[in-house]
Order: sequence, then structure tokens, then C-alpha cells
Amino acid sequence: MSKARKSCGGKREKSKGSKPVAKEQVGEEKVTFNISKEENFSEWFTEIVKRAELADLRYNVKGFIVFQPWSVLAMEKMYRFLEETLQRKGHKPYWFPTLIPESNFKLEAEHVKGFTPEVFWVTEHGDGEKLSERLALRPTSETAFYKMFSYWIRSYRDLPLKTYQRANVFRYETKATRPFLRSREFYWIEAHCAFASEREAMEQVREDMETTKEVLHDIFGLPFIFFRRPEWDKFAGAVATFAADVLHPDGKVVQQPSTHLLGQNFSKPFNIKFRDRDGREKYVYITCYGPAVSRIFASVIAIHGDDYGLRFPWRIAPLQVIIVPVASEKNEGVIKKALELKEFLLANGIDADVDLSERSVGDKFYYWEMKGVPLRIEIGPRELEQQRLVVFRRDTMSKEEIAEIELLSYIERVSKEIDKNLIEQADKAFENRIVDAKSKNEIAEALDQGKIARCNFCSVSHEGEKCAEVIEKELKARVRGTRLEPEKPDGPCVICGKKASAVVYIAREY
RNA sequence: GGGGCUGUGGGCUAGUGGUUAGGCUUCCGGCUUAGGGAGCCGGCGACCCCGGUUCAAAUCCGGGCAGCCCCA
Repeated sequence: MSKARKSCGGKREKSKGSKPVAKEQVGEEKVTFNISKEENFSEWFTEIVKRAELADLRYNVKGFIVFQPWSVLAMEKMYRFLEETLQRKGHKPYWFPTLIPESNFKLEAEHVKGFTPEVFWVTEHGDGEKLSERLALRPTSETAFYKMFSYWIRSYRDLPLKTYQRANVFRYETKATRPFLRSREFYWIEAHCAFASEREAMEQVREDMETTKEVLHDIFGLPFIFFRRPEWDKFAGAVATFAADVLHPDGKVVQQPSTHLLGQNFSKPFNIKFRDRDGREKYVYITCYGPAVSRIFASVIAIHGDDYGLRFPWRIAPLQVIIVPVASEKNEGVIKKALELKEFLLANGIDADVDLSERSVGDKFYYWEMKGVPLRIEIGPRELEQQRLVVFRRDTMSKEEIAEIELLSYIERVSKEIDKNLIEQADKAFENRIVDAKSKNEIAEALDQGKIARCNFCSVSHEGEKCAEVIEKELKARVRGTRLEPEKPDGPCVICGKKASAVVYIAREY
């Protein structure tokens, strides 16, 4: 804090007189941290997590962190949007056990192979007495859900079965853990669906992608691209994997929700059969979808934050309006008014609070800007007398004065503008971040500029894996996959020079 | 998976073998202040853990735990 204070003290334009200029720009010289988000994203990220009290990283188990109210409140809202959307589309909520017996876990061969290295096992109880069977702390819950699906599904009338749960899952990550982005316990939603045909299952995959757009982009303001992952990078046990990549300011992509066509890969070992209209027994087709809320939150921080701190889209802001009274004790009317305003806003469904702490006014301003509260209301004797309010917008860092009576309509209008603005800024930053590359050098160039390279590639089935390894080794990047509507290559594979059968996207990742 | 760096009050840090472990900040109490990071007075509070070297360890060595950064 002391560093920041030094770096941005003084030189503050004060609005004089009773009528500040509308949309006055303030604070253009100030830097909240001594760390620039653009230049040093990694440190900026770590710093904002601590400074804004998003998570306490001091918990003494590697890869586990304590999520604090400021992130939890936002993530609760994020959960709500995801769950409402899923429920609107026919998913029913479940709560499954955290423990999965090893015998379930082992039923699908590819799945076991993929996840076993990351599983935390529960093997004992009490004072070292062994359990009769090892129990996995769920790393994902296919093998819990599908065990039950085999009981629940008997007839085509039971289909489609659309379920989901919100859950914490555990994965023994061996890569460097990072708060929110990759921790050994994280919070997500997993949706599991069963269908009578592969066509319907594929419909579901498309619906999941649409859900991702509706929630992640339109509400959380995160631009992304869905890729169909190459054969060698599918979810363990999937027929096909589709995953949304979000590009962070440091030029690395992070995999956000993925949706998987599991086909009959699980329904066979788990014996999930139904009697179809034609009287025959058939295996169901399964899909699963997994938006990881705590990781999506990492992207919200990364995409919207700036050098003043966090910025939140209106609908997921932990607090939407902070009221800062400007008053000495003699002006009790101001405090009273501030509290009335808070109640009024709360009654109208707006998350508002009054900062009654004894810190100085300026301190409060900087603090709440760092915390990313979208709107701030300043109220003092002057406003009280004139029945007006000074309102500050975090996204634009601008102030304007409004009549108190128009507060609600103002908020209604401006909250939409804020979201629109944040989404536009995010979309704009994402624009032109995909460039065509005709050679390894051009790919490297694109990657070094923090971009995603698009190029011709021999194959996204297993024959192409060798070329992908070249890219991993030499360019430190990965083949993210192809677009859903496959593009036609217009030249040979950029790596091996053989005939290309796909157009792929290549990016650095965390 | 590899490498580097780092663990000192809640936070940031000074301290290269013997110091009463120092400073800033936060916090607590009090007074004055109040429109963009307020001031004064007083107070509480720390050497990550285990082992070793030594007359003596926050300091040196080994191991563990944890964190950050970079690379694969």
C-alpha cells in the first residue's frame, strides 16, 4: 500500500464549486500498483488477488487457497447465471457424493488413464485403518453420475436425461498452481446428459456452446473461441472435445468451459441401456459440460482489470454501488441520507453499501476503485442541500452529477452502458489477435506478439501428433484445434510440408 | 517435469554468527480532522518447521513445508 501511495500522491485535480463538469476525467496519472497489467501481467495478477482480497494464499496445503468474500460473492452470482441458464434449458440439479469408489472409477479405460495421475485417494479411516476399497476425491464426476444413470434410465421415455451439479473437485496438478487459474481444488458446474441418439447428443454439445456464449460472453464479458480439440488432446474417454479458449493479456490462452461428446464410451462399461420404441435395448449417448467457475473468475479478473485494480461487469459485481458520504460528524444528515439511499437501492434489487469507515474520503475512493465496484455515489452537504448526487463510473473513471430523483433510471441506463462498454473493450482487445501463419517463423512471430496463429496442418487425428510435438518443443505452444465448421486448408502443412487436411489454431497456454 | 529466487509482528521490509531484532504500514485506545491516498500521542504484535555445526544461529549447513518468477 505504501508504495502505491507514494507513486500516485499529489497532482489531483479538484472539482471546485458546486457543479463539477459532467464526466470529468479524474485520476489519469494514478497507478494503483507499481505493476503494469500490460507489461507484467503475471505479477499484476498475483498482486490484485492479494490486494483486492480475492483469495488468501497463505493456507498451508500446496495448491489450495482460501476464497474470500470479494471473489465468492462474484462467483456466487456467476453460479446463479450458469445454473439459471442450465435449468431453463431443462437440466435438473443434483448433489453427488465427493467420494468415488475405485471400482467405478476404473470402468472406462481411457478415463482412468487420463485422470489417475491427478487423483487424491482416500485410503484410511481413523488411526490408520485401511478402507476395503480406495475412494477417489472426485476429479470430475462422470463415474459417479453414470453409475446412477444405469439405475435411472430404463426406457426411451426416461430420455433425454439432463442433469448437473455445482461442486468442488480435486486434482493433483503437477504443473505450477496459480490462484483461480489452476488450483488443486476448484469450483465448477458439471452437466451430464444422456440421449437416445448421437444426433441428439451432438445437439446438446451445440446447446452447451450456446450457453457458454450467453453466459460467459454476454454476461461476464469474456470473448472466446470454441475449438474442436485434436484427437490427442481430447477429454479422457471422449469421442470429441470442444473447448472454449480465452486469450489473456499476456498472450496465453486458458481453457474455459469444455463440452464433450462421450458417445457410448461410458454407457457401455456402466451398462446404461434403454428400451427403445422399436423394443430393442440400446446404449445411451452421453455428453458432459464443465464450466469451472473459479477459473472463469480468473479470466474475469484478467480481461476486465486495469492498472487501477479490478473492474466487474454489472451483473456479477460483488457490490454494485458503494455510497461514500462526505461529511463531518456535524453533518449527520449526510450519513442518514446515505443509509436511506442504501436501503432504497437494496429494495430495488441493487447491491449497495455505505462506507462508514473512518478513513479519509480519498482513501475510500481509491480503495473501492481497486475493488472494482462499478458505481460510486458521493454525497455531502452540498448534494444533500441540492438533492443531487455525484456518481462515479469505475469503467470509465468519470464523474457526473445527477438529480437524486433520477437515481434509479440513471442506474438502469448506466449499468447497461457499463456492461456494453466492458464487453466492447474486451472484444476489441480480442480482435485481430488471430493471424494467419505460413511458416514456423510466422507462427513464432504471432505467438511472440501474444496472438493466436492460424495455419494449415497435416492432420488433427493421431498422424498429426508428431507435428504438434514439434510445435510444442520448438514454439512452446499447443495446437488448440479446429473451428467447429472446419476451414479448408490452402497449402501444405506448415510443419511437415505434407498435404494439409485441416486449418488449426496454435497458441501458448498456461 | 526442470531451473531460479524467497520465507522476520496482519502486510512490506532492515538486519552476513554475539543487537533490548530496527523501520514503515495495518490493527487497538485517545484527540484533532473530513469534497481524491489526513495528523498527533500511546499501545499490542515476528525470526516457517525439524535436525546439524558452534561457547553462541534469524544469520552457516542439510532436510521438510510453503510461496513467487522463468522455462519445458
